[in-house]
Amino acid sequence: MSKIKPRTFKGARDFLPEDMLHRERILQVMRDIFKKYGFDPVETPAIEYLDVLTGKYGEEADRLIYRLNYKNGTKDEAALHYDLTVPFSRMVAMHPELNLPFRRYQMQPVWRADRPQPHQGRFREFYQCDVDCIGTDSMIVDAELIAITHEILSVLKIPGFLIKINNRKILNGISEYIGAGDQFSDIYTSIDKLDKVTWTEVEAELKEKKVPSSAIEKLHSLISKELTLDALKNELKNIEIAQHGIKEVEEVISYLKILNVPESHYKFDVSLARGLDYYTGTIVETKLPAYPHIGSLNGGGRYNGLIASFGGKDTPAVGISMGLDRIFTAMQQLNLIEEVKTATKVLVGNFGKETLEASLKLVAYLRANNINTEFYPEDAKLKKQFSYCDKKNIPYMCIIGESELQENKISLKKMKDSTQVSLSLEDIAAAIL
RNA sequence: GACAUGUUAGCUCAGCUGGUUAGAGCAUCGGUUUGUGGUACCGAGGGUCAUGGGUUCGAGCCCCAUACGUGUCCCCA
Repeated sequence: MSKIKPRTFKGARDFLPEDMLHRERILQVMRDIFKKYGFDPVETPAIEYLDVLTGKYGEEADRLIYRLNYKNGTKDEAALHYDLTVPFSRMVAMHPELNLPFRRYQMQPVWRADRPQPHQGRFREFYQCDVDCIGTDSMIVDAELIAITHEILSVLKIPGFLIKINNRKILNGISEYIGAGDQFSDIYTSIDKLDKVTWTEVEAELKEKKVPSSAIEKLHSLISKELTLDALKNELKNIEIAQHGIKEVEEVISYLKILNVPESHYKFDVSLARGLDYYTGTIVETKLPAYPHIGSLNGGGRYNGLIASFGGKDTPAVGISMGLDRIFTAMQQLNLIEEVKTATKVLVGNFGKETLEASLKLVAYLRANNINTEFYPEDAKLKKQFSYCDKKNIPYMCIIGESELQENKISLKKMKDSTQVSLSLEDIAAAIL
């Protein structure tokens, strides 16, 4: 067999323990908070029929769906899921018996045939951690999802995050107001960039897209004022759809105040657009303004029509997706990741046949006391065993050699400061912190 | 998809205007110590200089092509 150069698929990564221990912790923080807010877990297959996925995300994103080269061109054509929202909506449409309102969380890898940019936290295989609630139009849920975002990022000690809030109805209203007609989405993808480029550049791009200059001017007057919600409300007073959207945002913000989400961490932002086609109301996205190159840490919104598109009942829905890989990338770049190599607390040394039984009994005792314990499996030189323990940053090493066996004691060494004590079995668990 | 930039040991890199047998640090393994790690010293293994072609007496270095990587834009988690 010819040798194959080992490599990972572009945009996909291996994770060694020093990364995985942190990733598992982040997942655990999210899981605990999701449950605390009353959400229960579900899972859907990584693979779906292609037609279940297409036509929901918009033309651009549809091209990024990973199609499997299997039964191509037949009705069995399949693809890897692109996100968790669409498969979840499909699942809901298949389960009309669900007791509404239904709250679920879901944490799984998804795949996108994108150009990876690791520095920005962008990969082809990455974890999404979704929380969604279906079956209610109440803005209380939209606010709760923002509260969840705030709580997770606070527990993870991520500084300076900003949750941007907008509403598709406002965007539709603005489009109507400036008379942009069907160029609405072109305009918004340009405006979405405003936090990175200047208005002049956006203006040039809009002209290139052949947006009428009257529309551009009207848009500029809306954007350049750094409009507050109140000002926007006044400006768009004759646009019914915009008034609906503004009222929803006001409602969400009023609940955020009651839920104690600090105002410094969220902001109404009329330039937030988001590309996915299925959003209908609230849209949110969390960024680190001090690190603009890192993509959004989460994103989401209301998608009231999606479930009905699968033939299910017309069911309102709202959700957000936390990006594990974005959060992890941000934490790495913010130096919030302390170096950890193992979860093991104790290494029990191996001194050969005579002491094997006593050593294994110690191992069993430590494990019975919930202390993560590893036994060195070979009768190697002590130097080698110590070196192994040291390199792996295991905090303690236990030794039972001939002398310890005779005295019925155990030597416990704290690796960090080289202190060593002789203890009996019953005292050993308490001595390990 | 657009633009920029890079590819020399497992990793980070040096390698002069083209000139013998391509180097260093870190990492790995072994030794100095057969019951005690980190430090120090000694030693060992590890390279088709991304691939293919061209120029030249001679190419890691110059030229062309290809592949792959990285960064920014677009879009997103």
